Amino acid sequence: MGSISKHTLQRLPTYLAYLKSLPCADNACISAAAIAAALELGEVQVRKDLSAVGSAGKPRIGYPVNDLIQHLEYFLGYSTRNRAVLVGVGNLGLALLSYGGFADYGLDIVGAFDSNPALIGLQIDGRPVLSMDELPTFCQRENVQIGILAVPSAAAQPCCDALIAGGVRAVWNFAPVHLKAPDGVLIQRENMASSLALLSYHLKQPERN
Amino acid sequence: MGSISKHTLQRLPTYLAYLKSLPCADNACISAAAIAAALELGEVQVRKDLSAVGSAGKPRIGYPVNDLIQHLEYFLGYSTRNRAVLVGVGNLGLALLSYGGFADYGLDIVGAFDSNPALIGLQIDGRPVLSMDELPTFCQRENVQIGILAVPSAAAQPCCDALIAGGVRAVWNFAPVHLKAPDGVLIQRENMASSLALLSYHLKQPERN
DNA sequence: AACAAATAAGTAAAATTATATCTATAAAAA
DNA sequence: TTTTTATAGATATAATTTTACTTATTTGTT
Ligand SMILES: NC(=O)c1ccc[n+]([C@@H]2O[C@H](COP(=O)([O-])OP(=O)(O)OC[C@H]3O[C@@H](n4cnc5c(N)ncnc54)[C@H](O)[C@@H]3O)[C@@H](O)[C@H]2O)c1
Ligand SMILES: NC(=O)c1ccc[n+]([C@@H]2O[C@H](COP(=O)([O-])OP(=O)(O)OC[C@H]3O[C@@H](n4cnc5c(N)ncnc54)[C@H](O)[C@@H]3O)[C@@H](O)[C@H]2O)c1
Repeated sequence: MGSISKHTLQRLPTYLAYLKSLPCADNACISAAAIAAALELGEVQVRKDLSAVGSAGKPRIGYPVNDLIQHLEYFLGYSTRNRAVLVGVGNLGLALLSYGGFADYGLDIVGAFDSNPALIGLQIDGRPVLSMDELPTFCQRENVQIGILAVPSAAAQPCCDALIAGGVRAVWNFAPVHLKAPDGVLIQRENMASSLALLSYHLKQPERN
Repeated sequence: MGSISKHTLQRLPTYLAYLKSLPCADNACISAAAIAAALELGEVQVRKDLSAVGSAGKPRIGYPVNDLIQHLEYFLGYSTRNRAVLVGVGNLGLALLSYGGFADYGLDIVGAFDSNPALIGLQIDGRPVLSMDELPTFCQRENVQIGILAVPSAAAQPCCDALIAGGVRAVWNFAPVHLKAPDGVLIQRENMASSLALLSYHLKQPERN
């Protein structure tokens, strides 16, 4: 990563979502302490995170909410659109395709792909479901930078390779497998099994945490 | 957490999935180095993680694959069933309900809830969709320990409270909000916005990582 | 059968990274 | 002007990962 730490980066969307949920008086300000209390974080951590995105607060005043939102959105790239394709239009893939919220994060899913002939030719909220053969050329032509993988584990690596062949530089993988990719391509795994492990482990603990 | 670190705990399911994907000769063994290479981790880290679950390997031999799988499954509680309910049978909720894979992780979704009357009374793969009114009593009667939240952000906190009122001790939250819960209740957020932030940030970098 | 070489696990220490505490400074309000 | 309150920077603590080193076991060789 660049200069910002991964953990900080992962917290930023949470700040943003919280700020956006606030009743918005136009010139309202908020203190780092208030943000920290709402999100159950340390207030120093909040300040450090916010200073990393280039926001400065004023003593006794705090941070101007609207400025902060703009800074965060700019830093997270929500204003610059990222074009993505989805591979695997199954249960999960369909949910992701139908989800309107991604647009808020600057993510535009412009097409979907599946190996199942029954699905090919469908339109889902205006996005076409295409054959896997068309994937690399489509990605190149449409200038797609992000691939979203919602295929079974066994199909994940070949699909990932196809995305990379199409010029995709970042892959969001929902399948429970580790994928290999060349340097310069980021594989981000949405690891639900890890989340479940934490839940399950917590339940096994007698009465702690 | 107990004695094991959170990061270690999160890696364990990945080891398990990898080991299970291996062509299984019955008494086969695998070295920490081989696991590390496959998952692109440090080999010492693999050894430390595996020793944390109580597995011991033999020099020159490695770890017996089947034993390791059993150790991991036991440690992660995949053998002891966890009963869960889903709240919010929308796009995402339906995908989660329909997903067969959770059973492998010891998670049994035994019921679903929604505020939309049109959905109440449906059966999805044998699980009933019930009214929100019934949530607390259902959870208590059915001994539900885990709640899965797939409702809109605005509804998340009240739904979470209802789950906790029903005796749920761990909540898996897919809504992009921070939830508050009393001590002893774990809130695990599946933070897709964070994942997207990492992807988006990576794409903004000139040509690094 | 004994011994050396090779391989892999286990342990300890160092370095990195992340978080928390503390002090100083600056701005607003009394 | 003084007091209060909040940020910014420096320092300290804690957690995690990496590096280095030691120990143990098998395999091959004499
Ligand atoms: N559904 C969930 O809630 C959920 C949760 C966690 C993880 N996942 C993971 O997400 C992935 C998808 O899950 P799902 O429930 O949507 O599965 P699914 O079986 O419903 O959908 C998979 C889709 O991928 C398509 N597909 C299969 N092989 C393909 C290939 N080689 N190329 C292109 N498309 C192909 C299938 O036609 C199908 O449409 C799986 O890896 C699963 O483990 C799903
Ligand atoms: N769909 C996705 O791919 C996706 C991805 C990331 C995050 N999310 C998040 O997951 C949540 C659900 O997303 P979705 O796309 O399934 O939304 P959705 O609108 O399709 O489904 C929401 C469901 O919740 C129900 N609901 C609303 N208020 C409720 C209440 N007070 N009590 C009980 N049920 C209630 C609705 O009736 C509906 O069935 C949202 O918070 C969303 O931000 C979804």
